[in-house]
Amino acid sequence: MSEKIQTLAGIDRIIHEPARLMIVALLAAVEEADFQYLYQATGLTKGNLSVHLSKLEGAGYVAIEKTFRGKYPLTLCRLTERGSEVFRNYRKVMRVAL
Amino acid sequence: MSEKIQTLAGIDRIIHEPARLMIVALLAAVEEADFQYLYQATGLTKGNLSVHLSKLEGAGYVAIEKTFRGKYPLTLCRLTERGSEVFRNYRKVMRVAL
DNA sequence: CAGACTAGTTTGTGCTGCAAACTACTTTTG
DNA sequence: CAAAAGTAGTTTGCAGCACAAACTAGTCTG
Repeated sequence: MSEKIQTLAGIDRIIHEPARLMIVALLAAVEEADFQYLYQATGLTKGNLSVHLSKLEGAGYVAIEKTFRGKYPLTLCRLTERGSEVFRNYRKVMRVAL
Repeated sequence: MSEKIQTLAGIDRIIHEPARLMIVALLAAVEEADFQYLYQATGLTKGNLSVHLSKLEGAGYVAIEKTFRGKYPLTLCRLTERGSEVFRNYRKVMRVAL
């Protein structure tokens, strides 16, 4: 048991952050979502959502596609293969350690 | 489902931190442990362990009793009632949201 | 054409986790 | 018995991060 606890020490900080955990959990469920959906579903400010999405993109966990819905910008997000893999592993660590 | 996700936003940052999560999970299992046991079980440096224990004590989650084992200082730690309550709730949030 | 709205991004600040350095005491060893 | 090594932690300095507020850029409305 004491060894399993230490798996927590190596946990992925990128997805461990609650704001990003929300984003990743949502994307894991829907597989594609726009900025506005995530904005409402998470309750984050636009600023934070933007920053966290960039960080997830930088880590290669989320793919972001910028396009248009009519005249307005539309930001589409989905988990990458690597992203869902890391999330699966995160859940496993949490289930085992807690 | 989207509403449950938002419970993550309000998660307790004190115990969410991996190092402290290890400490709290260990204490929840044994109910009383000394510094050395936690030092080995967590793999943290003494410095970090000391700081995290102080933070947990400051939050009222852990009670720390300083005494002696023979000539050497002995630091005993255990979860407070509040500490185990918060930990129970943390686990519940994690189970539900993920 | 001025003000309000949509859809985000950038910036500044303050907090916090981490390891290394340090304190204080005890035991061993030459 | 003095110096070195060990025990048991605490303090400190810095680097990184999350957060909200301010800002950008374009669009609609009266």
